[in-house]
Amino acid sequence: MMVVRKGESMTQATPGRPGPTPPAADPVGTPAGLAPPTQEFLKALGSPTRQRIMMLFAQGAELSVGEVAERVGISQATASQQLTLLRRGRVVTSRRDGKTVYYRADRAGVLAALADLQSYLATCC
Amino acid sequence: MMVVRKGESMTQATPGRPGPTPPAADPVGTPAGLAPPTQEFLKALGSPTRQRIMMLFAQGAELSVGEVAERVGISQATASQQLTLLRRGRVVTSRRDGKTVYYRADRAGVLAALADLQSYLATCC
DNA sequence: CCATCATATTGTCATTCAACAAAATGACGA
DNA sequence: TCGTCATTTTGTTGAATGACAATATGATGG
Repeated sequence: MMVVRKGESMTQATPGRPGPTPPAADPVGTPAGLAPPTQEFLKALGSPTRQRIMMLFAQGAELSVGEVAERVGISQATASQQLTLLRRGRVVTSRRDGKTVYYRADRAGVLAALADLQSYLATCC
Repeated sequence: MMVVRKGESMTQATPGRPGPTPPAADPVGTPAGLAPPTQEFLKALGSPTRQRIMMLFAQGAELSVGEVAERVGISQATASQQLTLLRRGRVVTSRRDGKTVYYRADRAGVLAALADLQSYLATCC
């Protein structure tokens, strides 16, 4: 429930209005939003299943699609799909060894996404 | 029929074996996963519409639900819902002034979520 | 070339989500 | 108290998502 703060009174709000409808020109270095790869990153990590998958990759572990499927308790097809999403979000990378495809955490991709995310948050917050 | 897991003896697969299904006790400070508030944080920022909303709160700007709706180009009801999701993700806070509810970025919440996220990523990557 | 194994893709279904309109809640002011 | 305004909540609908089974692709060994 919302605390009904009453003593505030006066409609004189609208404090730091940075400008009504700032559609103005775009100064150099204005992110304007999140880079698409970072959006994919957020979506990738936003799913509990994919978060669980990521926990398997601790300590640089490298796992095949089948192993991920078994440990997480999902079908092989689902694991492949979710790993594809994680790869699109630059959270994992894949490596092929014969018929087997091994996935592991993509440290560089994660760091890049985090950097972009922090930059975005520094702008909007 | 399920795939019955057989290529166990393969060479470099199955790395350090960090423990198949670690059901064990939870040592102090082991994240084991993402905290629920941080999951909400990721989901909150995973939506393009909500990302656009957040851009309105740059420089500590404080906006009413109606203003957010107008600037983003969504109905007032939708704005209220999306702002609720952002609040659940600790990305914004709300303040009531008379009939109007003002939202602004929740710096502390964002920093906390970022810290937890980094801790999680440090574990799984 | 053919068979087999691991992965990827396709098709389907149930669930969730984003958006809106309409109605309910809550807060002033007359 | 009553009416009005801003917000929230409540349906409802179409799109996106998550999961699976079934099939297709690709690589390796015979």
